[in-house]
Amino acid sequence: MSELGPLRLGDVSPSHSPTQLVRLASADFALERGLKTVRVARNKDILIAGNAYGAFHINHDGWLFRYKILHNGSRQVVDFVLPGEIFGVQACLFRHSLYSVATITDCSLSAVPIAMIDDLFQHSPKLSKVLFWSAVCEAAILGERLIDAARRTAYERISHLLLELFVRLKRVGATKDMSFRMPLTQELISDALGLTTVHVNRTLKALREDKLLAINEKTVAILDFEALSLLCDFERSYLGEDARALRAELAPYARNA
Amino acid sequence: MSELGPLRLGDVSPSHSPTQLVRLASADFALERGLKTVRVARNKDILIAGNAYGAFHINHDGWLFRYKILHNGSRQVVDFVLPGEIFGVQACLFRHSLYSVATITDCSLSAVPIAMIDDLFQHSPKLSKVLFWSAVCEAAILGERLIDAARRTAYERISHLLLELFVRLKRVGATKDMSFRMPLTQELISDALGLTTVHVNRTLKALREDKLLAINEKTVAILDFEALSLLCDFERSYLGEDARALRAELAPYARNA
DNA sequence: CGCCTAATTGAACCCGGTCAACCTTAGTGG
DNA sequence: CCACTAAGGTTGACCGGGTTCAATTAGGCG
Repeated sequence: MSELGPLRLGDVSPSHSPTQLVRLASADFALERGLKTVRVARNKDILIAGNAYGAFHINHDGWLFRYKILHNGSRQVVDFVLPGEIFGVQACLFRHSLYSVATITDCSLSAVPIAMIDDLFQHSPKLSKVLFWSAVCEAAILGERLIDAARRTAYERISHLLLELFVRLKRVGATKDMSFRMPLTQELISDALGLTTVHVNRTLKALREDKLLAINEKTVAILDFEALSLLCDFERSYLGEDARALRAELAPYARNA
Repeated sequence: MSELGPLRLGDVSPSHSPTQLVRLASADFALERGLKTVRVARNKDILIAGNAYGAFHINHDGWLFRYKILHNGSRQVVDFVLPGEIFGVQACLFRHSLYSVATITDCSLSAVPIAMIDDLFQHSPKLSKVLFWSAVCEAAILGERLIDAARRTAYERISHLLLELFVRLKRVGATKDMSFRMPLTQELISDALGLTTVHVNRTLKALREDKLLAINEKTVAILDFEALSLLCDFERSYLGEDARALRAELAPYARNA
């Protein structure tokens, strides 16, 4: 089990991220197949839009991002991949990957051959349910990011993104009190939220001046969670903390459940 | 089979919409359970955000939309539900539905008890795959709509939405040559794309004046598909026309495949 | 015919973009 | 150990796509 990364099955908190569950279930399912973990340096492309792939990936401990380059040259970051989450399922199912994925920090990754998936639905209803649940949650996160870009001001968008990252990281124990390490450049943030770096910079400054958060050396501290949540109507439910139909299957991976 | 709607299994075109496939596979799976089809008038709420539901729905022949009201009162339309597509899976899996769903036109709907899903993954690997594939595609569509809102101008956004609707409708045979009936108000369009009705109106006027499309009586005619596709870099691949891993399972529902 | 909803158009305004300069930090090589 | 460099962060001045507010016209339906 040690070769699967630093996080052990016993270390799982009760309300666990869906994609995290996939990781755990995959680990469970694939233990006897002996997946290898590889380290990848920061700033490397893992998947390239348009190519075909035969495996999806489990990200053990780094940050990555999914993105797409448009015809005018601008880059849209569709989502960030945090520690314990999976990525590249879409890239396997479509004939050509819709998005590229690149590392932000150093990462350790495991590749899970998609060939598994086809008979996986035959032999592991548990994992197939979890994969399904993960896809549904990913859609929910994208829906929320759509609302970000379409309906919220820059001030609200940035608040919302930072709260989301905080909650997602908290679930995997990657926060300390009300702060967390965020290896994102302002350029990545702007590309994710449909803003320019200049405006992200100004807005972060405003958020700091308003005493809503503090940023030092890539560490973000949430100073007023309440106020931030209100101003961008953040409700964590969309992050998929309460599965219902699949509860029976998810339970084995949650402590005290 | 007649009670399941106008579309028969034999009528399916080779490249079929994923959600459409769910509908067909569901029909297949649930035939012996005798689902009832009900007619619903236009402008009725079917699901309300925050409530709990125990069934997802198959939409046989109308238009609906998924939406959410923000704290400032504005409405974000997350997606449209076209004839032959399903909706409300999320509403079942989350403890509380994230979105509301309402009819735009009169619709005939069938409810599929979610109770099925739990053992469905046990007994129908085929349908579970198809459901999974549907969720992945929904995420892809949302990703594209995110790019709409974040990176494209109003002119490009509207072009992109109309092209997407055209392609999705063409697959279920709801187009005639290069035109289709679109029962959307300008308000719905603006709420979907993060614009105001005023600006949607002005932009549609510009698109008409540029001879890219024509609109008469709720009927949209694509006058220059090429030019429209180019200006908003529309590529239909994200609509999920080419499944790979699941091909074996999807094939039975496609003619000539 | 009258009511209500949707479409249309005009004018003023503003959030965020664009362009451009400067500063700060981390990494590199001599 | 420091000089050089490149990438990221910060700030100012100006501009423009899209919003806001408001008024008018056209359609759908009892």
